[in-house]
Amino acid sequence: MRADAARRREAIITQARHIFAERGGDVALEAIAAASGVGIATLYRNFPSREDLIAAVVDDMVQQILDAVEEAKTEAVEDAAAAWETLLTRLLDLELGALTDGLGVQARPASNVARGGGSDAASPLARIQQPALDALDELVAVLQDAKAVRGGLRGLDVIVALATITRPQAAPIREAAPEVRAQLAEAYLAWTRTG
Amino acid sequence: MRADAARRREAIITQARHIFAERGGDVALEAIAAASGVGIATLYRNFPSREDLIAAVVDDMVQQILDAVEEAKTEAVEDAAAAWETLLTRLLDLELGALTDGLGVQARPASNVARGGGSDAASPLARIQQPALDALDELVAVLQDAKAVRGGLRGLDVIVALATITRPQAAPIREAAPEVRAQLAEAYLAWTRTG
Amino acid sequence: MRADAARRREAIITQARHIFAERGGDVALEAIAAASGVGIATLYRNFPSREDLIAAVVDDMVQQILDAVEEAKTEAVEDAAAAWETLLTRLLDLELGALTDGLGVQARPASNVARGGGSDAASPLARIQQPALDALDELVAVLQDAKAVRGGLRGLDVIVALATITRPQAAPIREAAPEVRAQLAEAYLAWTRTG
Amino acid sequence: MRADAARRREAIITQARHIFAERGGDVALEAIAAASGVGIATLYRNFPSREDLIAAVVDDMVQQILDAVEEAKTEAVEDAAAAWETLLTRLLDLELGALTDGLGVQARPASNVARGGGSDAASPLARIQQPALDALDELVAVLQDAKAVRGGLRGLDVIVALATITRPQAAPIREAAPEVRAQLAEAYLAWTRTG
DNA sequence: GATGAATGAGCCTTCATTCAT
DNA sequence: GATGAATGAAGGCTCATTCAT
Repeated sequence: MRADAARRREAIITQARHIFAERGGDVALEAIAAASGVGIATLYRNFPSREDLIAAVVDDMVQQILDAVEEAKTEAVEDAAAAWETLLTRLLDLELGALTDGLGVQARPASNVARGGGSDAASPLARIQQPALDALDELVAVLQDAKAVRGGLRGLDVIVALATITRPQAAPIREAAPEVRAQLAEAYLAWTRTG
Repeated sequence: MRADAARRREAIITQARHIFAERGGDVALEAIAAASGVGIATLYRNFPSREDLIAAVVDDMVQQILDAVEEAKTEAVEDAAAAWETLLTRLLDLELGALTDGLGVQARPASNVARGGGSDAASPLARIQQPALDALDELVAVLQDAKAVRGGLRGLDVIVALATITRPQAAPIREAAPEVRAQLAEAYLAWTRTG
Repeated sequence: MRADAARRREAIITQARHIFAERGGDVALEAIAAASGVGIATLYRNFPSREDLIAAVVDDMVQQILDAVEEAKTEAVEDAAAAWETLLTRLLDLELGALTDGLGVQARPASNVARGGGSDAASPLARIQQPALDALDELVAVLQDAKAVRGGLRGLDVIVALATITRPQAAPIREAAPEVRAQLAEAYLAWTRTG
Repeated sequence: MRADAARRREAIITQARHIFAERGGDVALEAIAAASGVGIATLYRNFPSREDLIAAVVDDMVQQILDAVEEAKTEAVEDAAAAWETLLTRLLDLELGALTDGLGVQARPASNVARGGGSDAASPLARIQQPALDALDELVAVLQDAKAVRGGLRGLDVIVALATITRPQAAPIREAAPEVRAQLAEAYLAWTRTG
């Protein structure tokens, strides 16, 4: 039973990321519930509000970012330039853009007040910053020392840039110019190496 | 009152572009009406549906693209590389991203169906294509001959790329990483020149 | 909750017929929802559009027409003239006029278009025709043979005539001349017997 | 100029009756203005509110009823039965049903208050009563004495019955059973003669 | 625990009526 | 006087969220 519930929860998070990535951040939660094979009330049991779901998707993503950064750190010891390219490629595959819409939302102001929490330290954007951005900043610093990455680049810049590039597009645009995403990715990779 | 009305209409189009650029394509039309200093019904008198308003903004933008391309053509005679940079800079200022959401919408589906509706060329995206993309394609070809722009680049790619870069971001993201837009623009310009 | 919902759904249909009969076919759906003791969204969950609600009321009415015709067929074996009078009286009580406004609406135009939409037989009027008008035509034919009903009368004529007679009137008219409905009914009954 | 304005006013009244008869009582006033070839503001100059326009149409109709009654009185001297049939036929042609929707409206409550008028003596329905119903009652009494019309029939009943019969129907119904109006008229005429 | 149903708030759109030229 | 434009109020419909089984 416990395992069942956990699997269900994971399924919802996964479906949510896919659907956000495909249809943008304003999809009806009922669509996510349906795609996950559960009722809307079950989704709400797991994620009491829309923001909680977004936060969970972000957390999931943060973990994957951390994994990628960790791996890149190892690779950087041997070949800094290759490590950077591998990292960006992996981050691009995460479809960070799926959350570009959701990230803007101020998370749970009510709960914050209840907890007496800081002004907006718990926004989804901040949730990425705390664990993942620190690790990323650290890695970038290493690679900058190795001259593999241009100076003056923050980890947050990288995340936002990749999210911008992978942000979901309406179908007609995606279909009319499908190669643009790859072109922008290539351009960004090249740019981060120069300077 | 004719002059008054025309001025009001222009104001609505201008405000619509600004607000689309700031808050995305799904803002309440009432917000645009309020920002334009008119009642909601006045907006509807001028633009019977949301798509009509988007179409008007697109038309306006197309005209500005055409102007920019025209000017770039002149400049290209003297200095192809400078012309390309000037052009991209001007296009970036147009905030093409303001319409990224709107562009996905199929314009006037009812009429399309009435006409028997295959992939009728009247989508907002297509409306840009007809006049502006042709001009842009022509200019790109010239600059490619002059080795100022990489090969294999279509005008449509350029528009979509710039729209992606200038697409409206939720306020927290914009504020947290305000320099990313410029970085992506720089990266893209550099990339289009290589190859 | 299944049983609850079904009862609620029935209540909405019943209230809708009453309110259509009293206030015409263009009442606010919110009024029907309120009279049924539910919120507007509950009405919409059960009947996704105004036409779906009308269709449900029509279906309900068709069933009652079929019942009345069935009973009249039995009675006709013994006394054709009495059967006809009983039938008309029962049909008058159904307040067919409640749907005169709604019947004019083309049901689900979108789907019709999607299907390629000629004069697709799914209009509310046609929905009455298929089951109920056939039964009524059959009965009328029998009674015509028995000389209880005049020749040249179609079941559809009867339905439309009774709907015209029982059509909702604005309160001042209803109150100023309340006996007119009965007079018209009497006149129509007499007329259908002559000829 | 005066003649021009008067003609315009007449045109509006005539168009209003036709459009009410065809499309029911809830048409947009702008449609009537357009059909009359004037701007909406001109319609409002002539008829300060929707009810004023309805009242004008009613007044026009009352005059025609009076004319018909007057003529019937003359004919009744020679042949009471023929006079009655002629009268009903003429009244049917007036399309009294065009105003069935409008008649229910309480006319100008504000003005009534201003004039200190009786409770609702100025309702459109009452406006028919005062001049036309009196004349009609008088004629009916004469014909009843001549045994040409059944007893117990008020002029108001006749007007409401004919309005019910000639009330505008939605196009699909009208087209599906176009003969019903004539059938009901025939039935009503026959019924008024028996008794 | 899981589910489907219920709800209210919000945006879109139309129309009677008023205003400025 | 005649006109087109402006407006607010009202109804249609959707969706995040809550409730009862």
